[in-house]
Amino acid sequence: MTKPAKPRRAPTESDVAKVAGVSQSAVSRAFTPGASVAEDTRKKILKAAQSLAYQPNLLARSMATGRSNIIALAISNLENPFYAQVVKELSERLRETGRHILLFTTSIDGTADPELERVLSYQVDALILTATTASLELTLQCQKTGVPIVQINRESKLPGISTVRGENQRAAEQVADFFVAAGHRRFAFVGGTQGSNTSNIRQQAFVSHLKALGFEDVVVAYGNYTFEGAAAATREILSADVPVDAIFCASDYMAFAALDVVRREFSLSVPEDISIVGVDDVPEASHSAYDLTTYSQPAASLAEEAIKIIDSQIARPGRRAQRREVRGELILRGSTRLPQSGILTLGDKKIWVS
Amino acid sequence: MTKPAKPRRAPTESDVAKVAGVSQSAVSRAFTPGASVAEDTRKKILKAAQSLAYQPNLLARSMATGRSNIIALAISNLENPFYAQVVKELSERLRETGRHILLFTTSIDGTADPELERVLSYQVDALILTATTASLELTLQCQKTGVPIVQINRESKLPGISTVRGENQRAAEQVADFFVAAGHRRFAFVGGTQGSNTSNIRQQAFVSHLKALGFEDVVVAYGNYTFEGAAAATREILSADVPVDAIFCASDYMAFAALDVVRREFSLSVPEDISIVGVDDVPEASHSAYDLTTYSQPAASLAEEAIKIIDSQIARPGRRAQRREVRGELILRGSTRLPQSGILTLGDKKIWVS
DNA sequence: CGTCCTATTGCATGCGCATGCAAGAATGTC
DNA sequence: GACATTCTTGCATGCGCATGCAATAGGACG
Repeated sequence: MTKPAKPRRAPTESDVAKVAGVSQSAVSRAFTPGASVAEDTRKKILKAAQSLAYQPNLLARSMATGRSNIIALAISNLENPFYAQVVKELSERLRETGRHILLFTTSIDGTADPELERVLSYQVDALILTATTASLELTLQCQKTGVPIVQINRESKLPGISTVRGENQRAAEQVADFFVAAGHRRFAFVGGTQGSNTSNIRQQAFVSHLKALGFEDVVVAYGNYTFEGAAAATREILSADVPVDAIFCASDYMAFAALDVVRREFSLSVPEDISIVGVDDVPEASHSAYDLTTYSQPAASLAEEAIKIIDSQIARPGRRAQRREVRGELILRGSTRLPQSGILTLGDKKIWVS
Repeated sequence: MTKPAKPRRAPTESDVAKVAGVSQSAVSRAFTPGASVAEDTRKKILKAAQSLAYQPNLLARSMATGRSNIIALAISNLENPFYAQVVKELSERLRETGRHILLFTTSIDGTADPELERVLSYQVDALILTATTASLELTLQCQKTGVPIVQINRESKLPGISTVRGENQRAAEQVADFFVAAGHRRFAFVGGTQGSNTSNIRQQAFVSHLKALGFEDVVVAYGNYTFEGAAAATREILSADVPVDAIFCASDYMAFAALDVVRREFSLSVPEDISIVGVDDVPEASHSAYDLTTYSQPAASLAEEAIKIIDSQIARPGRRAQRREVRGELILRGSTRLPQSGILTLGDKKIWVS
């Protein structure tokens, strides 16, 4: 019964105009909010459009207006549920203003895909890079053409690139404080990619804060933000001479890998033998299988701020890049020991353990 | 130092033409594979283009050619890592042929978003629906305009819609066989949404196959393909009078929720007290925290087949819809008991337990 | 050297829509 | 009722690129 209907051309404004007995421009105006059309004609036109199942050709509109309502989204790490969540939030929020996402997946190692440099061919209104860093070429091109770029969770030394991120420094320091308060003595850090400044900032803050507290050597390994990589990093850490009893991972996703390795391969108990903390607070972190203590990084807020920045840049082109930090908090779960007793101060939060 | 460069217009073919001393059409041809241009002029043009950092305007090209190289991808369940994986596979494969994804996230309950009906405005070359079902209107419109639709993991009664899916029936039957062989007696099924025929097929095959094996009542509850929903469904199942000892979940993601509830809220041991099986074989299923037995559904193959169908439909418009099934297999892990002894036949695979 | 063929190039046009401009219609004012 | 003012509407044009067609150039051949 599948009748292979001959692909008819989609109806255009001219078709609608003919049916409604008006000019093409009248039809255009009928679909342009705020344009000057008499209520009667508008109704007539809409009816005609309805009868033809007319849909405006958004590409043609983009050509004419110079605005595509397409936002390019480049993402490197979709398998990490955190970023899947970010994508979802972005998509839903952008839709509210009639915009859509042109998706680019890039390799995880952070070097911007050359493919990405062709993104401007699509005349996108803005660029959101999630867990990726823009190349210099791309940045220059965007600057030249006035297309705003905002990076989520990746800083950039390049001017003109806006940034939204979680509280990297504060997160690392609080985790360090918490570890120390709980009586841990040997620390490790599982970083993302070496090129990721997000990871680097966390690492540096973690290490130097611990140093300030009197703990010198922190074992560091890199998990490349992948599950397998983090598993390998954890093995490396646990195989070292120093017996580590607290691991801070630069993402929940990597912390899951650490938990797996610690439990299965090294038969250690969490949190009795070793505590593990992640960053992000993905939904899975609260699942009892992981029950991971983590410093949260609300995806919804990241998405929201990113879009706010874009909108402000679109509204006032040439505006300087913005950097925003989204608040998170340390969420205590079962993957960490608690301090034996006393009051633990974590930022503006006090935890009383007795 | 952020110099707010005045947004210059991006260079066009005419600009390039002027620099190269040729006509605009020559430039166009230089960028059209197979067009008639002398090698010398082409080089001259490419050089000029390079010097201007010229990028073809893909929207204009789409207007002129009637082909946008944009594929619309609608997805309802990005938080499920399985679909995140599908998206990634699709994205990477499409990129190889210079196409990109326009992303639509839809609500999870399966009713096609009305928003989706506007997708054709973008003149997309095809539509891929993942874990969503196309509405009648959308289907008709696509048929009329000759835009192919392929649904991944969701059947459709509507003609003209192609489908790619895993082995739903076979999966359910093998799981049933396996459960019975392992000595289970009381079965439950955690479905997705009631409207999802994928889930329905699995349910029906599971129930009727068990019936054929002599087991009449299977407890059924719906988890809506969400984690929380599946957790609630599991609670419902475990709170019923019949003590269930084997649960088949319509997705790994829901199986994770079931595992959590079973272990934490009901303090049952897996697989000693109860066995749990999922479908998909997402990466997480192999993590030791879950170690989930599951029937696999290779995301890469689903993506590949979907694209093949699209390409064939684009090549020969009006071709009838296709339905393809991608092979999977039962992957045994720690969330299920094994049969006490004997040889277990699962499809073409034999497992010898002694 | 003339003729014919082919490879290359430019011209003109169209894709579907938005929009400045001017003409015409409708309304208001005195 | 004459005129000014505000609304509507259509016309013409352009957005950037692809492409049919005609014109030209360059060879090949006899």
